[in-house]
Amino acid sequence: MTTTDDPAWLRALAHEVRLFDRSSTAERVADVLRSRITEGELPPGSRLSEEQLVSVLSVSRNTLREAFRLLTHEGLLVHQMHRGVFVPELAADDLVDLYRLRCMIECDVVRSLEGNLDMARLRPLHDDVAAGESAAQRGDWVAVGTANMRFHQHLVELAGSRRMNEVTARLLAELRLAFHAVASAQRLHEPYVNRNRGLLGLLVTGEVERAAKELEEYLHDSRAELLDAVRSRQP
Amino acid sequence: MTTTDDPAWLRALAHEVRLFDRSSTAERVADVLRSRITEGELPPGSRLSEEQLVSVLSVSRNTLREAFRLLTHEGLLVHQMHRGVFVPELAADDLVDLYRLRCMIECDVVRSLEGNLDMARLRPLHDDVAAGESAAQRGDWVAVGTANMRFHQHLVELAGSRRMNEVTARLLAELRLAFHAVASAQRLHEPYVNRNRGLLGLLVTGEVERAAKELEEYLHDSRAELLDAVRSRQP
DNA sequence: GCATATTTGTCCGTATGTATA
DNA sequence: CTATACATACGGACAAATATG
Repeated sequence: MTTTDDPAWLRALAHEVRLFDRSSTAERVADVLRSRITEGELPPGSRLSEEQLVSVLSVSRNTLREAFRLLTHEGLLVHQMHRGVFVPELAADDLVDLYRLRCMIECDVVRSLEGNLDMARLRPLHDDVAAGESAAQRGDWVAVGTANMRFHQHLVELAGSRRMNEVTARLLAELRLAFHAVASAQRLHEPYVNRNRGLLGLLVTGEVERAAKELEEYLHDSRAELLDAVRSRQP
Repeated sequence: MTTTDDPAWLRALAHEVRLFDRSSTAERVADVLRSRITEGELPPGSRLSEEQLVSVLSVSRNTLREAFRLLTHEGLLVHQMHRGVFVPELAADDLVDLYRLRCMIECDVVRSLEGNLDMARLRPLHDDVAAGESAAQRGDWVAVGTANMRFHQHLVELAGSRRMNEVTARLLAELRLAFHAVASAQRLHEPYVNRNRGLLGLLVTGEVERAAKELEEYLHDSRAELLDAVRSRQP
């Protein structure tokens, strides 16, 4: 029995799940759902029906539930007992919390680069900045947002700490949930294309303390922008 | 069919799982296994057999696997594809990584207390120090270790950041895995009873910068002790 | 407030594929 | 290489909680 209502975002799923064959089924399902969530096709607040997804993805309920758990641990789904899983709506509190950790981690990483920074390791950061500039030129503001996120992830990876990378990945994934509350993706992401370029310049010249200060301001401004959007979402 | 080999640590499980009835079955199972791991009854490196645990705990595979996932996310189990779950053995690298995050977080929290610290919120810290001293007097060094961990968890909670609390809980749980590599629990934990008391004193008098510096040394020493033990574990 | 339908939570049995002795 | 043990995944079933009328 096929489902009668078949929203656009559901249609493409079945193929994608079968496309990859690496790792476990649950992880593949999680990959697909993750991209749907971060790209905003599943807006915050929506419930993910087990029955519906099981039939669309052609996986068993147990497998789907394992995928749910994976995403719940990443903060991309919240689980309510006997009610199901939902895409969370970030509150202002959560934003403040997320930025507090981001600032702590990223500034700590930048300051730790003092003295021992191999320029070759900045390669991924250069690429991300370039990708952001290119996307901005063609007006693809979602791609600009993605490039920005990757820039910050790669920045943290300079520290070479596995757990910092993991925590950062989770923070940035959660943060993306708030992006969809902002009306204009351009206004949200455009200013940071140049600021990323500037930040990278300070790293190249080894001015880590100035970079850290700039980063603090950067995150403060970014936070203010998102807070405005989230607060004006619903009174 | 009951299992024929029945190690000591397995025998008490069945009752405990049925004892609590809050929350989901998977979480109860995870609670029981978590205590067994942190208390060292399941030494690092040991494999947790699905079949065996399913029969002992009288839960289904699905439920047990959900519990496994919870603990894997906490860092108390590692999952190898098609091989099962194991209690991880922390490498020296992991210890360095763990302490790097601990130091970053705890020092950041302490410095953030500048100016705005309500003395009443130090209550849990006082209790933990007292518990540590009491346990030390009666020579219960495992309890001293527990009190120390709780002290640091409560310290971080002063920041009021949900995600910092979660990350810290995970870090400390992982850290406990390394404790079992140390021969003498007394040598490992005793020095920090007094140092916790001293740290708390600096917070009471509001000397946050001195407290942060002391904390840095504290963690450095603690790290050195554990690194020695882990490195001399196997040549 | 109550009865019903829907959905989740848990468990079982089995088939298939993978790793290791 | 074969055999065994085990994890992965599926589908069905029933109980329990929630949502709906």
